[in-house]
Amino acid sequence: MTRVGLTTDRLVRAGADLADEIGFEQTTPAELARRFGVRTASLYSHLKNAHDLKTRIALLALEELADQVSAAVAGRAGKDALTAFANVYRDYALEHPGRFAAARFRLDPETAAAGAGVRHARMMRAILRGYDLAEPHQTHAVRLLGSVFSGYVGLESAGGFSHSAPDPQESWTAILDALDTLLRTWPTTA
Amino acid sequence: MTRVGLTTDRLVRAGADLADEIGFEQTTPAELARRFGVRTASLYSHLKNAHDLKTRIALLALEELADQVSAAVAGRAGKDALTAFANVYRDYALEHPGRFAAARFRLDPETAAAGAGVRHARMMRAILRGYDLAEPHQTHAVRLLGSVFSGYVGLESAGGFSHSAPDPQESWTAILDALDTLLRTWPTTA
DNA sequence: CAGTTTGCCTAATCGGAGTAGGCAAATACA
DNA sequence: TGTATTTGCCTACTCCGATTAGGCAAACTG
Repeated sequence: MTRVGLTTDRLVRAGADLADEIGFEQTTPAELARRFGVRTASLYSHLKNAHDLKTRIALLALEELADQVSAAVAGRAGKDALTAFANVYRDYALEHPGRFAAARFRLDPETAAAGAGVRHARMMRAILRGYDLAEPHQTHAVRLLGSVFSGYVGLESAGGFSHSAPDPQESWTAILDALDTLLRTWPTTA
Repeated sequence: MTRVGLTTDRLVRAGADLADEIGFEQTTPAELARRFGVRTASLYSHLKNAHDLKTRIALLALEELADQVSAAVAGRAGKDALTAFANVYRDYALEHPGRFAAARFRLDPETAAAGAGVRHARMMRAILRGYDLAEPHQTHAVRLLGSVFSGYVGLESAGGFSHSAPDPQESWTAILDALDTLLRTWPTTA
């Protein structure tokens, strides 16, 4: 009985892969143990419980996504930065559906505050620097962008746009154009 | 042992209430049976299985939401209609978090096609009649609006805007203004 | 009011989550 | 290098939810 070499880290990374393959909901200690060829009970020295596993996968996904966004946005500004951010976000979701679902897993406030969610918010604001929006408009715009990205990608990966023309890619491009226009002419008087 | 009078319909409605109280994820046959004071096994003559329960709650929620949107939008046009649609959607989600989560439950294509999702799409397009957008711009706009509504409300009810000024209501109003502006000046060349 | 339907039951299996305690492999250390 | 300690994974268990099979009695049907 050679040891498999489980660590919290390996389990979480394998869990993220598993989520991409079979779905985040289905990513359970039992399934993960099966993947490693060990008994379920063996995971519990590395993970507190099933919720802990999901939380850790969520934090991993948020971190990965923040890294990719950060890299894509570096050195860009204005619409260029907006598009880069949006595309990384969408591509990540399409390539890693399980991780993306994990990133939307509801974390308790302290965990969320300690995770990479904060980086996401900061990067979003960085993008808006190119659009000259004063508060509170900037916050409104941050929330709008967050909603559109999360909403569009959520609907798309849930199959909301399948079986209907035009291609989701086309709408995505058009929507980014529209958002750019909107941010440049944001109605500050309302 | 008097009979409780279970029916599929009563179970589904109670399941929807249960979802609002304890969350859609936690809405299980076992919990529902407890609520009715019967054994879990007794549900299985009215429901196929746990997935069937969730599907039915989802369809109920979609129907309710479509009814409310339909009533609110009737007789309105343009920004008025847009705001009415959006507010009904958001209010429903905030008042009925479990039902709203159910409405986002992934249905298999045939079930979805038979459900009220189609009404939602039709109503969204009806609203856009006030904005004079030709295809494919109309579809892009439908997708944008769907993304914003679903995204904003999803983030808000997931606690994404808590502990941060300004009030989500304020952002919501500002975003609806911005969307109205955007729809009236949609970039058709891009 | 007999006969049939059927609603809810008991009893059972299966599988996942989680805990307690054991044994052996890896490591530390002389 | 041999011994002591740590610790990784195991067995064995409990608890609970999902689901099926079959029974009994309440409620309809005539």
